[in-house]
Amino acid sequence: MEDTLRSPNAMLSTVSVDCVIFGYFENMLSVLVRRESVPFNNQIIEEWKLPGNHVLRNEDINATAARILKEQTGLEGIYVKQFWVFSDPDRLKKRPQDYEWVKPRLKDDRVLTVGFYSLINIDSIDNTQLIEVAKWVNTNEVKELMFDHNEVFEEALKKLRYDLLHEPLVFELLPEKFTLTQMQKIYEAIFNTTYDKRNYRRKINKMPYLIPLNEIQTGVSHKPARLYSFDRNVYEKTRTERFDFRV
Amino acid sequence: MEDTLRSPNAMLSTVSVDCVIFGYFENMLSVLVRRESVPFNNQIIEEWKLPGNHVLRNEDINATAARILKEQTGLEGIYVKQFWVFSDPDRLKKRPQDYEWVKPRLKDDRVLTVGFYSLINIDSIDNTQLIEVAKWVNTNEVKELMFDHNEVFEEALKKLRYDLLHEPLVFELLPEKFTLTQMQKIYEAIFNTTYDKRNYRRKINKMPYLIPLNEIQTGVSHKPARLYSFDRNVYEKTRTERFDFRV
DNA sequence: ACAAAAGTGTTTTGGGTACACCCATGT
DNA sequence: ACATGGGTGTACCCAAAACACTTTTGT
Repeated sequence: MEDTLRSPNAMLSTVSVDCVIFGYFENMLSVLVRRESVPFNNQIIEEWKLPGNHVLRNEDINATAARILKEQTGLEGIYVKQFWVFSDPDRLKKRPQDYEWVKPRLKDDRVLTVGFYSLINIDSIDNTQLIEVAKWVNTNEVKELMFDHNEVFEEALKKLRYDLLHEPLVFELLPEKFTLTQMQKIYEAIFNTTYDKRNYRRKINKMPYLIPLNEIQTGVSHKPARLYSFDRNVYEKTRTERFDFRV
Repeated sequence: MEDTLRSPNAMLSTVSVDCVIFGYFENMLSVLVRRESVPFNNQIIEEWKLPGNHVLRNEDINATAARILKEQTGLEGIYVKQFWVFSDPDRLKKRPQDYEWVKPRLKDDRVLTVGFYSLINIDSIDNTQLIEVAKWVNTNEVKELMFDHNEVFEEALKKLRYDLLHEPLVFELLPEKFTLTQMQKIYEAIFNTTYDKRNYRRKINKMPYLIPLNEIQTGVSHKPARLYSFDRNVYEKTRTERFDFRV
């Protein structure tokens, strides 16, 4: 038993990772939730939670998050970032139905969880094979989730908004080649606002790592837009202490 | 044994908290480190580390951090904030001497640690009874620490600088009543820069939660400065989404 | 009187914001 | 020809930054 607990693939019983997986498509920011069947009051009720899992003995928490992403979406190489630890000793016991569900799955009822958010780009979503029990929910329409997962989700959204203004995260949500309007609409969706096109582009033009390509959109029934790409090398070289992605 | 492991005060063997305790005095930002005697190559060598401890079964991680603060400094009610989880499976084994020291103290050699930083104000430092094995080190003169503690410290400093520009953290380092020059010098020390006094004060004057008192400095051999205090209620009421403490 | 830090205004520059029209393409 | 989104310039306002002297106190 001791040997099993210490094997490289053993789960750490008191530490888990929960993932808030964001995807942007159809001009909306969505989050991935999965359905669980919960026995409660002699019935089976349907509940929703964020995907999560325990940390394995031989992996760091980024690897745990990547593993969860792979399980839920089939995708690899997705951007993941830890944002907060949730450690209330009673976080699994707030609602009796949650605890009924979780009890048989746990070695220990004290579990700290590290919240991660991750960003899936439009191209990847096209190819995503979601597992059957998962679905995308608009971030403005998230219902009650199990455990403290509403709090985890809200904190993730706050952190995402914060980080979007200070790091080149928006490119994780965009395809390799994108138009400036696509980029603008992501900010508008995530911050629930609108920007003036001319002012937005003036700001964009100051970003030397945004490379205009000699390519234009195809298949649109209006003037085709120029495509751009993000050059991470230029970004790394030109970034400054107080860099700011506000738009 | 099982019963002991599950008792409310049992330690969670795979989760710890490490604290980067910042104090500002003598115009310098310092960090608290503690000395450990490490048996290595048949000698006892002296090493330094950040104060830390395991999370107890019945406490959340903020309580763990507060407990560590109390142990090291005797102080309670100090500002603490989690900033990052360090989860490399080999983080305790990078140097053999570290592992020699830690091995007899652990139930499990896989320990994730949640990094916290905390801020101690000038008044508190006057009253602090540091434990004998602890000392303050200027943040520009931190030597090699045990485990991954240099990385923990560097990340804490980055996060502190970031947060100082976006939250009213500077007041955690100041006494209840302070002068504008005291406040300015903290920013100058932490960001290794200088500010123009007039521009600095113009910015300060736009902060309605900075309350000028009808009191002045005493015991100084020059024109005494006016004292100010921070009104958290006014701050909470007037803060905006994009609030900015940049100075 | 001198030393030491407190306190105070003006000018210039650049960025933020508000605002309206023509262009290129597909149908 | 029409519908659709692409793409562009100007004027105003405010914030940031550069810059120097007078005031008040203790010694």
